[in-house]
Amino acid sequence: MDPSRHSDALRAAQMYYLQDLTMDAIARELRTSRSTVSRLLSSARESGLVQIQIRNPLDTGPELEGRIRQRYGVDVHVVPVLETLNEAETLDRVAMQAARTIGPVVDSNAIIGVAWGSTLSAVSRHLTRKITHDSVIVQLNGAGNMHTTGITYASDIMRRFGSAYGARVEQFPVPAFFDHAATKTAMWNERSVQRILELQAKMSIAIFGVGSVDADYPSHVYAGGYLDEMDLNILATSDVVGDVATVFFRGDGSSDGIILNERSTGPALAELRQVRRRICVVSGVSKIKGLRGALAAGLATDLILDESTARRLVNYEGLPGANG
Amino acid sequence: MDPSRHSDALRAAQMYYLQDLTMDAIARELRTSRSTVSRLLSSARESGLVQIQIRNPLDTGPELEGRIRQRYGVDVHVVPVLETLNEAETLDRVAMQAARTIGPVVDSNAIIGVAWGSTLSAVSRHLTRKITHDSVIVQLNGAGNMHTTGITYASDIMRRFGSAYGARVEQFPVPAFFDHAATKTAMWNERSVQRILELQAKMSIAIFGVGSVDADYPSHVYAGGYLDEMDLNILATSDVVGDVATVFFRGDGSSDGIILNERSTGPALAELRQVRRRICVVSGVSKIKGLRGALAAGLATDLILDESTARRLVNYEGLPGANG
DNA sequence: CTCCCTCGTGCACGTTTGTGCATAGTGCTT
DNA sequence: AAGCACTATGCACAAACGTGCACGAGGGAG
Repeated sequence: MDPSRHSDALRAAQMYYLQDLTMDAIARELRTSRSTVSRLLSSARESGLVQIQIRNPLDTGPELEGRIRQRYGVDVHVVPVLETLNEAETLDRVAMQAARTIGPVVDSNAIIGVAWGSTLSAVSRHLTRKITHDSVIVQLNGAGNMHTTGITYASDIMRRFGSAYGARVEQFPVPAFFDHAATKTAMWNERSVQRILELQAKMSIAIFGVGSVDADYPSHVYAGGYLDEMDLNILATSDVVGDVATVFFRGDGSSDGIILNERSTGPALAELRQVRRRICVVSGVSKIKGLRGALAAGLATDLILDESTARRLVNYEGLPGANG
Repeated sequence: MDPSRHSDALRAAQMYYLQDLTMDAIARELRTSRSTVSRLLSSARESGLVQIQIRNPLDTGPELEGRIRQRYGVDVHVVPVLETLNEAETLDRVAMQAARTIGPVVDSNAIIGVAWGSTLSAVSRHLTRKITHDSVIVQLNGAGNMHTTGITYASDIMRRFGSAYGARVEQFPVPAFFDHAATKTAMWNERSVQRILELQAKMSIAIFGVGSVDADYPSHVYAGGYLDEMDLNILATSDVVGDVATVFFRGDGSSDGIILNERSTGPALAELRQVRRRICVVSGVSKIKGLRGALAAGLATDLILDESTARRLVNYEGLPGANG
């Protein structure tokens, strides 16, 4: 808005964060009140002018992170959260930290694939602004279901990403699952769809959560009316443990022969693995099964998860039957 | 020291800076007192675990920066400082901001050339720690003078850089100026000296101030007994406007035919220009002449200077005779 | 011209944070 | 085993900070 306000914010931020002056001293230099400086600073943080990041030296990080990193070959960020918090609070804190961890990764000219779901929705609400040029946010999988167009929920997530990074948003206006694989084949030949698929093929960053079949707090995919009873039965009787962007996989990371995937609109796992930076956000121990499958499938390069889940991941690994 | 303290500091930093919890809440989670958390956080900042940086969008930056950037092709950081502050306070604030601006630039495996002088001394006192591996700090020019070995002053600067970045320090144990150019030629063939010169040739970052012949607050070079009266006379009657690392140049950036340089131990300007990142720190309007010469010579890729000097640089450019 | 809306500002208050000091813990020396 | 030096901790107080509220300036709309 006011250009001088922006430049005041910059000056204030420099003086506060780089010169360790108090807000009071800054107020005197800028000839304004201390409260105004306080507000200038918070707007500077909010607008991404000030970036705070935490770099934990990889080699000295806590043991938990080290073990996960080594075992799965992912860059891991364990979010410290008390075990006593409920799932909603945990999700909120994981999401906030995820949002701020993602910030520094995003840059100009990036093509960022974003999935949807309760995890991504929470993340999108905590994004901090960062000015980039010519970035694109592209939706990873459709969000319509059998009963409604169901677009608003997913599109809110996309919109928040877009406005946080000043990026163009490309929605994927298809249902989450087609009823018939043939319809998908037909649609995939449409030019409007191909444009999205081409963008996805050029993604440099992908951000997603995981769905897990046994989550107490079930993913939208399993509860949102996207699948009918027969589909759910098929899932229950197969070895499927979870999904990423509505593409299902088994505990060993394989996905071949899962017929539901032929009707799904998310990127095939092999395609996803082509993306340079693949950020997976997970909150809540109930997602452990899906998470382990996703890691086995090598879907993530970066993993952000809460401490309890991280601990569970380490303790129960190698015990495929354990889940509680 | 205590490994659990470090990991507590990391947890605290994540919760404070990434999750916006209050120190009180963090204290409860870590089962300690709030004051301890406060201290953990300041140690996290101090040890470089938390990095705060300010990125001003290049295109929207204040007009002053834009003009300097465009005119001289350098990446410029104008430090906001009240004009009423005295030189010592200004230097302190410029130095603090310079130190923190340099931080993010330094990385593992870097070879960092460092000059010496009052500016660099101030900068070295404000460096924030950052853990790097296999970095080297190499002294750009000798610091001995005619009367003493004069090593301590320069070596303090070097040592501070070394310990801030966990880097090896390579001193350059020669005088600032040789009495006879022939001595320099001889020394330059010594293997001990050649080792330093080879390091300098491989520098990826160089950090230096500028000397200016008309500075009221004269650089060590001109006042520290490094030059005798005849030398000073030669400088006064030539067109020399300043120096970088005891190598002199004229207002147009040229340095050919300045005989004093044949006895100087700093890197020739052409060599310096080979370095990828050349960070010049300037505080005080009295250095304007030297600064303009250094910019004309293309010695810097990054310039950090106080606001008054920046303004002077813009207003008086194109008026070569003006200096007040 | 007047009304009304919006937005930025300063004030005042309650909250949050930094720090000097006394104390308790830890490891090393004799 | 006792003494010593050093460091981390918690307490309490002062300093610094965030924010609801009321006010006033600017800018359309009627």
